[in-house]
Amino acid sequence: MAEAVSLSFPDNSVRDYPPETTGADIASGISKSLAKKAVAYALDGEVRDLADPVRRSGALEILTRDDPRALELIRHDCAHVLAEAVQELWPGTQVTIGPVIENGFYYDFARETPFTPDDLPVIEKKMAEIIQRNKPFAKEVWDRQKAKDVFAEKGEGFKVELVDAISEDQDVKIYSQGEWFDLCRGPHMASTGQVGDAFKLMKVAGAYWRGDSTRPMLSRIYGTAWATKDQLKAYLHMLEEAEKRDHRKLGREMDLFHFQEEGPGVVFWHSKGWRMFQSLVAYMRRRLDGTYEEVNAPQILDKALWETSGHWGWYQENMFAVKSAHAFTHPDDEDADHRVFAIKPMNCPGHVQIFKHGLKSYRELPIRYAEFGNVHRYEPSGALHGLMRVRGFTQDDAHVFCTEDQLAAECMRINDLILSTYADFGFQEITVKLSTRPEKRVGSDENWDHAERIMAGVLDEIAAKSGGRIKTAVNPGEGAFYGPKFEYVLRDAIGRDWQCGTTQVDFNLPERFGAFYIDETSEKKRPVMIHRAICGSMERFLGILLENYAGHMPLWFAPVQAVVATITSDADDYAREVVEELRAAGLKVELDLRNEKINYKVREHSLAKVPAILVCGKREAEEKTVNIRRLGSNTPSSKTLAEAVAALSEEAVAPDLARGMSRKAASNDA
RNA sequence: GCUGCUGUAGCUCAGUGGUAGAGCACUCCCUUGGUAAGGGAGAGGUCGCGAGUUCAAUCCUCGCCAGCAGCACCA
Repeated sequence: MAEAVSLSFPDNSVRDYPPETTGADIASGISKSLAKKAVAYALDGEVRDLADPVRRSGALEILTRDDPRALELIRHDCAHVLAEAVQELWPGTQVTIGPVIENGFYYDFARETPFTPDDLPVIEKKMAEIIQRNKPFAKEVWDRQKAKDVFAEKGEGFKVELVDAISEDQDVKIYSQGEWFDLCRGPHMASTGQVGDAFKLMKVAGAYWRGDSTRPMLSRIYGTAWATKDQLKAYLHMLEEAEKRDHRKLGREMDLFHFQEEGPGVVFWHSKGWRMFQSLVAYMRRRLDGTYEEVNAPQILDKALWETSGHWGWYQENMFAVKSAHAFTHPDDEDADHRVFAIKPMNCPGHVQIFKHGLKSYRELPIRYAEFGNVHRYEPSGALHGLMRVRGFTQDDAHVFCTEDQLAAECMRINDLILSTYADFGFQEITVKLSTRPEKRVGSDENWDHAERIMAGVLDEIAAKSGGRIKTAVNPGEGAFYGPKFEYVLRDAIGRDWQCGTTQVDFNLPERFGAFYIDETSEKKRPVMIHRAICGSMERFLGILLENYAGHMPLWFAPVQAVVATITSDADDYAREVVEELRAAGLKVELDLRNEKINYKVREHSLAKVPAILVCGKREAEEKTVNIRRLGSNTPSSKTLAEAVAALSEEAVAPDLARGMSRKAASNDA
């Protein structure tokens, strides 16, 4: 027979309870008000139903709605309420799964006609009704076969499949809320009333059953739920703010780039956007630091070359191919040139050709070829998304040809470069993921074993070297078709993660192309190849930067660093002089002499996110000063022209150059 | 690619089975104004493309294209 349990509480008190005491019993034993507010309990941190008996000793906490751990319960319960509401409104709709996700939950339904946004308020109303009914959540453990029979009889085929997926050592648990019940592993709160009213259905979407694009598409409803109305409001407000920093919106407002129908997924860079692009390229080029050789390989190459590389076989659905226009318009003309060329989706095969041109000695290794390579990939239409996912983009790509002995050191060297680059753009939270062999792949298992072993070692070293600051993880089966890879994921200012950099070890491509170097004993040896990118795609990286900074680019990166704006035309000549001085100092400056009020000019340039507005009126012209208004501040400051030029040009130095300057200064001092 | 929604002036968006409207932007005129919109006038649209229904289609139907959200895929 079960023995009494001894429980310790957050206030450090310890009490004994008879066997089979439930969380609810304990709560009501403590106080009436706690019993009323309790939604669940945690035993040694594990959250459980209030109605669950406490069967072992440990640290016990009664959770109320305000506990952060209750949030997950609120959301999960809300998903159940949603499912009941939908089935009550539209009987015959099948329920499938409804998990908690970041900031909310969703529930996937199977039905003939998908939901429309108009359905959401109707469902919300029904949900409020169910919450009002305040039915207790009750758990039962069912016999596996009974569960399958019951769901089968209800026409819930997906649930039957889910029951089958529960492993034999697990109970099949059913949670009911009044008449309605669902298969669920729990835990849940005490009753539907505890869900509260701080929830909102957000959107409808299609989603594949079990995330598999070969299986049926279900109708998903996304919702968000919080402990209080204020939290819900804050979340909705946060979403609005995030929308304001959408790079597509900023691109329009700041006149950086556009897209149009004739070019799905390819960017029209306007002058200011292209300036930013060029700043990024210039920065990355400086960081090549003389240790890479920059090269440039052709945009189109014979299909045969891509067959050799394996791309034609493994990557075909993502590739564009071209032939002469004449061959297109005259497919039957035997005299026409019908050769098929692929537009490069990757730079690696080109770089192997450059490596192969001429004999290479072991003395030359590692050879590092860098290219700001413009690649095209035929991305699925639904994947396109502003600058973040395009069909034509520029990679800050490089391929390192080295010996196996050099491999680990090269990976670390790349790691250091990647991390310092991200730091220069203010990204500190980085995760490095090791992606291992995918199902669709080229190369022998021995090669994969080998490469993965080396990379696992490097991953540990990366973590150790950063002193735990860099998080690491493993992504099984997510590697490229030719080799395992490190993915560098950075977190931006509003907490979103972006995969940018990548380091991929490749034993296959050198072999496929028969690349070799001559070793110490005059033998031909196969080099190992490392693919690496830091920004990944320059386009995407710029999109990330725009959103990270909400368009407020740091001075060194801003396409227009300052605007000199006059108050009246009396100051025109002086304003021209100011612009000249700033330009002489290398600053990107524009002049606004328009016949408009200063309010108007300030507003317009502020909306265009110009970092500094230099206002010049009669006073400034007489005193040879400028009045500087920095973006985001409404308290301008007056400086002499010389001071302003010095301050702005110092701030406009790129971080890598600033490092160089401070090193130089330090060595001069010494 | 899949599911749903959307496509009207440079931008944001109204609107109607009888071929269109606002605000901002643009051009011109007045205004020389001290830190987020001074006033007036004017110009600007094959209502995404193609078929169909209809006396008549921007509006209804179908197909295509593109965009948005999610899924799948991914730098």
